[in-house]
Amino acid sequence: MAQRRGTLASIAAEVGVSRTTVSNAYNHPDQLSPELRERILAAARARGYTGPDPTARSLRTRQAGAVGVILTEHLAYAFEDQASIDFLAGLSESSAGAGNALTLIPLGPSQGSEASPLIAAALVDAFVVYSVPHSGPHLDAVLARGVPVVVCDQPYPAAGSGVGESGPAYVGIDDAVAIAPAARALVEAGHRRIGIVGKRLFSDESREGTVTPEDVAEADMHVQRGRITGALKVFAEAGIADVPIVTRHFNDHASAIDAARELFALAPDVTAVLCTTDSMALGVLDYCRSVGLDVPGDVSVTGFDGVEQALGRGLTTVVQPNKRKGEAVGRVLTELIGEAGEGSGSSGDSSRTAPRIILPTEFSPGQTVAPPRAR
Amino acid sequence: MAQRRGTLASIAAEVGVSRTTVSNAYNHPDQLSPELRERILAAARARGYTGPDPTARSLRTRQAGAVGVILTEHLAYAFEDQASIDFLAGLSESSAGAGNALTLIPLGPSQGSEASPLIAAALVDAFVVYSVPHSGPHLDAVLARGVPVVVCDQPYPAAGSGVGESGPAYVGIDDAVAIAPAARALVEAGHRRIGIVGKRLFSDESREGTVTPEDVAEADMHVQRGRITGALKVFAEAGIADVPIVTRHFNDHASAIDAARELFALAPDVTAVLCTTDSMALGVLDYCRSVGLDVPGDVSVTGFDGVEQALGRGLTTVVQPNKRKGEAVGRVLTELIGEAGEGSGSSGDSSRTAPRIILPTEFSPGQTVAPPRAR
DNA sequence: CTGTTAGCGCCTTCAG
DNA sequence: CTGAAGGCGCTAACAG
Repeated sequence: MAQRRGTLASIAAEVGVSRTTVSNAYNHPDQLSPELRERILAAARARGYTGPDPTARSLRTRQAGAVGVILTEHLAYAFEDQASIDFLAGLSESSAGAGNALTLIPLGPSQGSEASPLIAAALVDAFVVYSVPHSGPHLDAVLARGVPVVVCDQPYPAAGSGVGESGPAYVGIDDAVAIAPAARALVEAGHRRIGIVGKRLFSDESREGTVTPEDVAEADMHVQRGRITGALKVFAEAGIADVPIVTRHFNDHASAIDAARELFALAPDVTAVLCTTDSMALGVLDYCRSVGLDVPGDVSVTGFDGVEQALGRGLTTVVQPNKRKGEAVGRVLTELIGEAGEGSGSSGDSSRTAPRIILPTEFSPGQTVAPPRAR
Repeated sequence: MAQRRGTLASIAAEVGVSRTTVSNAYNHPDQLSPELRERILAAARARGYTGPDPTARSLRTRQAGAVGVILTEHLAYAFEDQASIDFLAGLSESSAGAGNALTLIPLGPSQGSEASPLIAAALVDAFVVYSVPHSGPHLDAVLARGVPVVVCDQPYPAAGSGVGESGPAYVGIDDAVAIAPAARALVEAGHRRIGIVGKRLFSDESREGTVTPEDVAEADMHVQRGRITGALKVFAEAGIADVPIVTRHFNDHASAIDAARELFALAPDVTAVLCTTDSMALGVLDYCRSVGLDVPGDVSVTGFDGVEQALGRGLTTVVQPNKRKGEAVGRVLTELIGEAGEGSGSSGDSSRTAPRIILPTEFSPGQTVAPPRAR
């Protein structure tokens, strides 16, 4: 803070009234005569006093008027990813409606297992945790704050995430169910030899490249794990086993092309590639083009996410409602804040079962799946 | 806040030490024996105490660890505009480096001349005002907070914006200079009959459509005004007067097409259209195609901003450094916060001249400008 | 290493 | 419509 002249008390002394009256001049204008109010405001102006200190008020009223948002290791990355941008748009809309600001909390360059000190220091009434890798130090730090928390996407609810009674509230999609239509499209088109290309399954650097179903079962990146297990389940039900799975740490174009190369080297006979993200799928598309494979003539490809570019290229994919996720999170948040605000010590248990909101997704048929043909 | 068990004092009593010691256990671990510290932390854990209350600490230390960001009327809009997204990416990066969170402050649905109460209530150490229309109630409310302020893009510095000594710090580009290469490209290609299509010049609903140079001179949307005056200056120096100017309130595709239609109806003989934004230019391009005008064969078109799509389509335009603006704002901010933090009452004048940072822009020649030919 | 002493600036009963 | 009093929970000296 800068050079604020005076305080409520000093203005009160100046004008010759009590602190309460000055406070009322700002917060309850109907509690004093207009003329006295004007006299007070004038004195304040003269002294350079610009109204009650927000921090002191916040200490007294026990609310900050803001919700904290935990995004990625590198905050700037969140602004390069269309999904998180859409999420933020939805969240900002619904929290603005409730009169809350949005405090974006940078996690700093992932210093091992230490939670960011900014989490403990954030002046907020609640937290949103958006797609944070495993239940690591950050989530614990958030939970330790003792304010309402809503987790979006990741980590999944059940997985030993909560420290408290029933864990934090959750908003997300059912990845395993959501990806099924894409997997089914492949199966129904007649493919029997299918490969999977995905983003990393483990938050640490380990196990990049070809992974086994056992690896998948142990993965701590729940979203990716859910998508792959969902697809494998569909394949298994169709009697398709032995599905090669290739992953890459980053979800970018170059990684995707590289992963595609690895997959086709590993299993040259695959006639279809199911990808766990659209970015990966777009890379696979480009790899196929570069080696002269026609899509969907020679190879079928599916994605996941529903990013604009993928839809534009006619990718067969699953569209997920990122903006609506943000809106849903905002709604849950304001509800939770409301509860926490009032019920400070009335009847018994303050925390009912935390809400779990699973949003629907939509399969987009596209034009990148067709029956296999011999090559 | 929720059900936090206990306070520093209660833990201190529990363990049988002073509050300071407990405080030190959290904030200055090197100030007490590891074993005592562990004893304190254990007691805290048992009681469900999760560390010092951030608000109380903030009141005491007089810092919030966050900077407020004022974006648009409708916060969600900021996440649909690539320029502001890039700006936020840059800003988040540099403020994260300084250990500050970013508090995005929604302005609510522009309720006339009332400043958002969230501005007065925000728990922040400084403010960023990003491209806010005229010097309206919001900027005044921000300035009234008495904390460091950095304005980006708009409102322009000189224009009676500041209430204080030398006004707030400023980061932006010189729009009039920046657009000159685009205007010059048109002139040098031989065009004599040029129209301008731009986004709105007035923050209120007034004067949409065809505007006069007098209107331009009075406009309170400084950025747009700067671009148009810069272009007009180049044209005037080339002896080109009587330049038709058409504006639209919104910067979207439909508005641009509509504006193009109006321009060509008004001045069917124009051989070139200078646009003040890429979005407008893209719309003009599409309008031309729809009526069978070849670009740049029949009509030359220029834009401004350097959005990806425009660059992709080969538009002749000016690229401005949005992300770098954010980084620059962040740097100025941390500097300002530092100064405000220490110098609370030493030598004379606390505020030197506020920094003014004007970033360079880059002309992108593209392929949408060519010599005119008779139609 | 530990404790004592002073507030940071405000809001909210509760009486008048 | 106004005033008095009691903390909200913490930290920053400074002395032991």
